[in-house]
Amino acid sequence: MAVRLKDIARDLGVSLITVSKALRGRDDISEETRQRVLKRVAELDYRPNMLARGLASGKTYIVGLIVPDLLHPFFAEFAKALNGVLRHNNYGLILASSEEDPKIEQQEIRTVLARGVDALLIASCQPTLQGFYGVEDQRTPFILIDRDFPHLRAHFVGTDDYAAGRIATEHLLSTGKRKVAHIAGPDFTSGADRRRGYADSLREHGLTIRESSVIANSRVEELGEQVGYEGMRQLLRAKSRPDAVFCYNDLTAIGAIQATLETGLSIPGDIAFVGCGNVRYSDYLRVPLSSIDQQTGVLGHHAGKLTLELVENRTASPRQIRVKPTLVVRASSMSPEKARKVEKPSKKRPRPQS
Amino acid sequence: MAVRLKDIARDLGVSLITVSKALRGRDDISEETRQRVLKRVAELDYRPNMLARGLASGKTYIVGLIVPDLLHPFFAEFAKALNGVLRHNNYGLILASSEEDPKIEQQEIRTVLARGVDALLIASCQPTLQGFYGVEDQRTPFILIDRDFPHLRAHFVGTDDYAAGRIATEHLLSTGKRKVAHIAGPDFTSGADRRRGYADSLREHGLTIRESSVIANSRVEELGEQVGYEGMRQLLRAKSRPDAVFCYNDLTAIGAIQATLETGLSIPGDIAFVGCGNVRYSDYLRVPLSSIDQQTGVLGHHAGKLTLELVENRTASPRQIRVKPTLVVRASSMSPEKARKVEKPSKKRPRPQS
DNA sequence: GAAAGTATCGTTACCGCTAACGGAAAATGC
DNA sequence: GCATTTTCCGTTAGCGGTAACGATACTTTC
Repeated sequence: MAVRLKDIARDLGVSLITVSKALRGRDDISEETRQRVLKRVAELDYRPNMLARGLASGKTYIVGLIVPDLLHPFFAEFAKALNGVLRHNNYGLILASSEEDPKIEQQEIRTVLARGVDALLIASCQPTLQGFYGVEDQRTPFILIDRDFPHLRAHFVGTDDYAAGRIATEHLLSTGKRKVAHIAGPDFTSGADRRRGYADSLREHGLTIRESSVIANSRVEELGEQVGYEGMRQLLRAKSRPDAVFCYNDLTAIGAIQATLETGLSIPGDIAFVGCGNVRYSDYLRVPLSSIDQQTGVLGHHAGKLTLELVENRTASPRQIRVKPTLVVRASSMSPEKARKVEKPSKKRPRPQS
Repeated sequence: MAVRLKDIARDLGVSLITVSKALRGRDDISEETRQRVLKRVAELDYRPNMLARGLASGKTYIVGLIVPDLLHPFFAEFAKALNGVLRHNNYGLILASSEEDPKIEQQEIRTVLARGVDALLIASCQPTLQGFYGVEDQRTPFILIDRDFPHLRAHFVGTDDYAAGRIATEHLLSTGKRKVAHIAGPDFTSGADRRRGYADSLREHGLTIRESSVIANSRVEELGEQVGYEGMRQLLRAKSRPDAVFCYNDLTAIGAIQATLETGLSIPGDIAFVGCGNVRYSDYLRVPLSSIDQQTGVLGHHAGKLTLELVENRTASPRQIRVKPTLVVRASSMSPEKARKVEKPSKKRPRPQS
């Protein structure tokens, strides 16, 4: 059996509550007793039972994180960075995956709340915000991650997806391309915002957006390559072939590039590509992929900080944190001459240090 | 405030304990009262407070997972599969990362245990098993993941790394290569076993292993490409250049391939490569990478099942589960003629369905 | 030197739930 | 018909902590 407060109290001939106070740094304890307690605590390697503490105090020092897919590099990296911040502040992380299923997500939200987490972070896959009944009235603070619900006045931490769309499109236009297509993502804010950024950029350059040059998809995350592949084939069949494509994420871009190469076209000469996510392997792909880096580590860091802020002193006003993404140019959108000048491509990828 | 047992009891005019029993499916409750209870429970959307339940019963329905790096696809996929099994059995997962630091790992083990997990899964980065004092005497069952400690009589779930080494090497030899080098991994069992498998295979074929053809490394996980790159350059400088290389993991292989291509050598003609891990992007690399698939999803599944078994009825005898890896051949070790016959390479990668 | 403050430690009650046992009414045995 | 078992529900006593308030002894104040 683990050692309890009671044991230490008995050993020292003081009351249980004295030990408890000494441990929690209360000031109505003499420095001498505190030292005696701490000494014994160290000897016995005592750790307070967090269940009991949580039950009694209402604070568990656990936060919950619900993501649609742990395997996705974005969420993995986010979770890692978040966990780093939490660990340094003695908070634990309980993780749940919704598998992109709104039903499961709701279920998980309930079970995680039942565990008394101090805060809840959700990268939601709810199509509407109906599913959030039951989270709102709970007084546990919660933060939306990556995917926002505009009409839900909640805390949010995510990429500035509108900027992502603009940056990618502006870049493609800057290389002289004019017929920029878009293989779009799902209808969450992330997908919609990137698409808006894309559309606005084109419009500002006086370019019209053909209906046929935007491919809409729903499930881009799991079967990204296939979606990109099919989408690209569709674009290639069109009368007016695009000379550049902004893809919702890197996996779609990979599929799209595959489809393009199969037709014998050259990249980026005939068609240039920009993805989003900046996956670790971007440099080593058949065609090194230009990509929007979402600064996922920074995101996780911010989310962690905000979480701590919320659990410490419940901030009332909703905070919206949108991290500006950056562009990493590689061969898929770079002229060969320019590409030759770049020597250490791996250096270009900012790796987050938690 | 959330609904409590007490509230339901009051509403129904029964005692608190009756409600508790009805909910937990005890048989000393009439079917009629049980239905009344369940009805009210549904109406109020009651969820038992897991902290209180855990404190009172000693069972939290949480298991802890400690990994060296969440960002690593292996651990991400493992965690995902594990979480799937747990979720279906109403268990939660609390996640901790050791960042490949033995100190942090020990710290995390203690904090996770203090949270009263029902079981603990650890992919340890302890150099020796000294660090396990404190886990053993705890009566919380624990399972080692991926990295074993031969002298610690513990439960283990991981890849059959020896087989991985053999399969990779045998494959390279079967393509006619004779001077097979190895860029090895860290000194955990995973790295050591793959190396043994490699060595044994060569020996059985009557081939001698030159000292210089095995590159030893320590930190392969984070900076895999660099390690592979440097290691390969070392191999290329040797008097007798290898004609095949088995790399500890895919990232090292990617770096090694990079170094090889820079010297103008062809792959797999001059030098063939096999990695390990079968990352998602293997098909789309500059040179599609042959790789050992560790069946990570299956691993996570087994780990989940074993965990449930342990928390249900504490199995005494240590169980050792080693999953046989499979080989996925791609261009990096396949003759071009053969390669041309393969049409849908993405189909070859068995993706786990949790 | 009594009132008032201060430092230090303890008592009581409870957080929400469960284990273990207790007890009364109904069903059963002979 | 009475003892015995079964069925069903409740009481008591915690799990290991914390909050809030008391209760001492020791100083300080004027």
